[in-house]
Amino acid sequence: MIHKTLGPIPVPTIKRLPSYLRVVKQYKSEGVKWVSATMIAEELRLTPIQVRKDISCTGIEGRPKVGFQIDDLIDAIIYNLGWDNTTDAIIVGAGHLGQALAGYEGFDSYGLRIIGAFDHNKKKVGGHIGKVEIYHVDTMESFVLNNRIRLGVIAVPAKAAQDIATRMADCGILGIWNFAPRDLKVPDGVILQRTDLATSFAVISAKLRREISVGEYYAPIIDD
Amino acid sequence: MIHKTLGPIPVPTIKRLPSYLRVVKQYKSEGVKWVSATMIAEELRLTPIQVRKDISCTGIEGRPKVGFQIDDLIDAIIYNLGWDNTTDAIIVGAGHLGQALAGYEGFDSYGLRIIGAFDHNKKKVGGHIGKVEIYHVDTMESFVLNNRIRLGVIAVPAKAAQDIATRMADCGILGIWNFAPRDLKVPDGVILQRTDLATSFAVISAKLRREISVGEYYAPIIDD
DNA sequence: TAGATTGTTAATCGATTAACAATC
DNA sequence: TAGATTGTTAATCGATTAACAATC
Repeated sequence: MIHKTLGPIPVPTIKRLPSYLRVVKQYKSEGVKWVSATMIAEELRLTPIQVRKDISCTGIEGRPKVGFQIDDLIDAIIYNLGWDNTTDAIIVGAGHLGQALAGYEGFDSYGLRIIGAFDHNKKKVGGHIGKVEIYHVDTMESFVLNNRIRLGVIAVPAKAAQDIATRMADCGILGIWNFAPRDLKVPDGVILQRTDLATSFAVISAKLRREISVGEYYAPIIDD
Repeated sequence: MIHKTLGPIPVPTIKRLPSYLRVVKQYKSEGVKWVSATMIAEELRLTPIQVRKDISCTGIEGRPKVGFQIDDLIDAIIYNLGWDNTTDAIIVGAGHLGQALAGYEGFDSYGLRIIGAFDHNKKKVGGHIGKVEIYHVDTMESFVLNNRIRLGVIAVPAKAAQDIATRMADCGILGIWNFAPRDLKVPDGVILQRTDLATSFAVISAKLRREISVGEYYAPIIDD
């Protein structure tokens, strides 16, 4: 399939695409051939207008009255998310969270393959998380070079995170996905993505505490 | 300390407050008594204007030239995040992710205390994650009622998530923090917060794939 | 004092939402 | 056909950013 290249897709749209993909895949498994923005919107409690606009960002064309061909839509979303090619990644930190992430089978469907785990605890070195072997963190750089790793996942304690991030950037890693509760400094050009439990909890905590501004501006799907 | 009540704080501001809190606490540990918006902004690579505006949402008053008294600022942030009172919570799903979350000590500093874990696997029932005991999921409702639980964390597989969410809402839980890769439907009035690994990964994946719109509109700290 | 910083009001920016013609 | 849906352009909304007087 040839994908029409439009301008860059806004981040809020990117964030909704995985949900669309899940819903559409579910329909496909039920034998549905055509999906409309209305159907997706109802399932996710969004407006059809927003779904339509988001889908238009993927460069796909629909047909009035019937919607979008389901296989084309799936392809277009996967392509725009960059999930059509497998990304090999490493994870540093083999504690509870590291184990949860390295062993998470769901990553397969995102094209994310964690092929090495690293820890500074020599007792863990040589062990496995699922099928992923644990190496000593001092061998991270050579592993990255030998396997042309572009993505690194950080799951170490907060105080160790900046050092690992710097080392990742220094050996050529282009994207860093940080789970440590710390804001990291990385060189320009290195893509940094946080998944900060404190931030997520802050929103629900503040909402429980008292009503905070939610409005309709931020759709429910943006919650994280 | 008396906290001035202003209007509801915008979600983007709420999301930045935990980072401010971390930075300011770090300064406090170094003996700093006054903190300016400029200092926080430089540390987090944000603009001083944004930090100042965010801080003003907390209702605290600063002093020109010197900034904000550090203890007052810490108090005000904690208060507005709702982290000044401990929230007792349960977690359902004692797999890798559930174990990582239930055993995560960092929650203490957010005022989050997980006091019970639930799983449908009878082999796990009776065991512990850290200090948290694992109960059978069928006892969840009575536990919630007996302990006046308001917050539930979902860490079960995608296909089980909706059922757990419905059960949580039915027994009076007010806030649901969902880690399952599934969009949930909950009754009006129940607060839903997602932490969806697919969504987080989508952003970094799409950025790695090709340049996407980042701009300066979304500050780096919003990355998750 | 001079200069840095606060606090507030206005301008800007971009995502969301509305409107509506085109179409199958 | 009638009606639902797409695709696009314009309006709205609210967060970000700029501007600037007040202040210690």
